[in-house]
Amino acid sequence: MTVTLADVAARARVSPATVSRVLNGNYPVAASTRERVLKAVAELDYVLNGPASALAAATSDLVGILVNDIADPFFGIMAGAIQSEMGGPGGRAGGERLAVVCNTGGAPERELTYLTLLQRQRAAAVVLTGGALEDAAHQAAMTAKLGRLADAGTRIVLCGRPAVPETGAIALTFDNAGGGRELTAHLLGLGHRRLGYIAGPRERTTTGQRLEGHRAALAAYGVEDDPRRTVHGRYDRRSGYEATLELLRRDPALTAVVAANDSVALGACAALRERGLRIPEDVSVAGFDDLPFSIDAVPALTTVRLPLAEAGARAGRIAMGREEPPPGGIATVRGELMVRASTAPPRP
Amino acid sequence: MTVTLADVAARARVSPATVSRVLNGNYPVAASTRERVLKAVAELDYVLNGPASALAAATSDLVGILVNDIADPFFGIMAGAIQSEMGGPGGRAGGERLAVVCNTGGAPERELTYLTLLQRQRAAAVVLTGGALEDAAHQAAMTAKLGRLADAGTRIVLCGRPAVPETGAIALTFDNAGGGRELTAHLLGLGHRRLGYIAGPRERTTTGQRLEGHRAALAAYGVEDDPRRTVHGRYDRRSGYEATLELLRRDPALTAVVAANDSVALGACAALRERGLRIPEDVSVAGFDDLPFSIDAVPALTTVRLPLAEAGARAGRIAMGREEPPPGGIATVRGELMVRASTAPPRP
DNA sequence: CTGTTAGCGCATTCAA
DNA sequence: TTGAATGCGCTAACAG
Repeated sequence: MTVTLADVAARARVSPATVSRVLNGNYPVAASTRERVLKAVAELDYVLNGPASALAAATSDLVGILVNDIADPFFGIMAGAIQSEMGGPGGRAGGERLAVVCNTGGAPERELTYLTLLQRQRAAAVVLTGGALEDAAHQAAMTAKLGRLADAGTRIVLCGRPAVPETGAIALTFDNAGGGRELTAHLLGLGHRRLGYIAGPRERTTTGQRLEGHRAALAAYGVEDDPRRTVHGRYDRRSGYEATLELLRRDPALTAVVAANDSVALGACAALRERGLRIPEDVSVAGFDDLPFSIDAVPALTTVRLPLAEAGARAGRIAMGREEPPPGGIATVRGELMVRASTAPPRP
Repeated sequence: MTVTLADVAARARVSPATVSRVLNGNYPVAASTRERVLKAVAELDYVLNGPASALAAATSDLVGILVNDIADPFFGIMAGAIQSEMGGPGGRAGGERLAVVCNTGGAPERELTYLTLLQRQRAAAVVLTGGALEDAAHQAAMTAKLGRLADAGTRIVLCGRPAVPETGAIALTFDNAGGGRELTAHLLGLGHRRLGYIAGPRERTTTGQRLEGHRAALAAYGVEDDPRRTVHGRYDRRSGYEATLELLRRDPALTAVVAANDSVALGACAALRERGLRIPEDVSVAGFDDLPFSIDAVPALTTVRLPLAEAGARAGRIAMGREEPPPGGIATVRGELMVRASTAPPRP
């Protein structure tokens, strides 16, 4: 039925072993023989059987990329960058690796399920992106699972995600706290004292880190951190919309809103506008991440740019074994404050 | 070294075959036996070897999802919806399928490479999303490749992509032409006669279809289709920005801009604003797709909503064999005109 | 309901 | 540089 390596061998009048060697290219083969084999491959339209190959070699060409939300460009940009590094040398069977993106939807059990599925496929590497879950039980399960994957020879890289000790995983972590601090310091420097903060979901590490930076800045300026000025939500615009209404209810004289990310900031803008408040004349708004649409917001959004594409590309190269991991296995990626039109001094 | 099925069998004191049956669940096994096996699996921390399993069964749990640009929510939303349907019954080995997203970046050779990789993995199904390439040679190559995949038992589903005859592929196509027609008709109905059109890349089918709808509307209203009023670009905001400047250069008295999609429309808005033109008082702007950020544009964007999530979910179910394909293997998914604040009658 | 027996298609020894 | 032989870990008949 389907063409096998043996068929190719017969046609090229060599042994199956020789065909295998030609295809994998990691063994000396006479040029004339190679040509004959390649010709037979083309004529027969032969495609290597991945499972059989992986079984015999005890490794595969699969590389998994785990993302929390594939519909969010934050993850899409990173995933695209990671995937773009997957070609080139490093893989078996022609150097092409199958980089696959797995959407966990932020659900802990799906995260573990995908890791099991990738372990089952004997993935060559796994890249986990974005914030992790704070839950201790889940973190323990993840640590165990990652440890087993690593033991089985799968390379583990974390991109924009906190390091997981004792697993040998390489971590490129984002300096969320530093970015958050700078952002809030920028607003405080403009003279704002009544800042609302829209945090992400409590259970994500990213949320805590950004909030921590915000609080550090408040402390540095000697501004009291009123817990009523912080609202938790999800990382989407709807959440920003609702949270902003709630913040305004608690303090109608708010002069600035700091959002967990850019989508949330957009929702905040919508809510403020609906309440007849101008941005930034009445209320300043700041986001985080600097996704492509942020510059098109009206007014353009002040935010913290994270080098998502660069970090993703680096993670991809490390996963492919084409770049040395950072010393100690951990590198911190800093964000950059982008001051644009959505923030200004408060009204006197 | 690694735990195998035989180890589990030994520990549970049953035959390997029985373990396999328990794990795959598609065969009657006594409850007590099943329990014993499951216990052994847990104790040994056993994970099925995917390649071996796929080799023996001649099919795998892999489902491929091809997207043109993973950083674009247009694709992210569809991919997420497709993937969300992958759990549940239908798969082997516990019903979980590994749905993997492959980012082609719109490059023809990467599209074919990924299909080969998926063919190599003996993927159970492949879903191709978004516009195809107009290039005849590439289409022929794709048809051949898809035909071979189908022959090998891989189910092929096209989502938001034109049907490919003679491959047995199921197609859920978007009515881009109809949406484009409605959109332009809406502007013409408001009284606009000097419309600029920012088309996508020439080589994508989506581009041609939307443009066709635009022209049909012009014809229906007896408005001349001046080719100088159409500019081609990419599907991103930058392209919309540049194209708009070009359109204004060609006709400074333009009263409306129709964009290939929402991102392009955002870029158009930025350019218009920079030129001191108000939206919609001076110039109306319309987009396409209705991505989540479109409603947050200022003013909110008039656009054509495509039911991306619904179509993706349906494609996913069909790929899983959990929903009947549409009669004839082809279904057309219509868009819905969303009239918002970015369009208004032209100034007298 | 369960055990036995063969391969699935390939990579990799070991010889030649 | 090439061929022959072996086994990777599992599933699917076929018996019992």
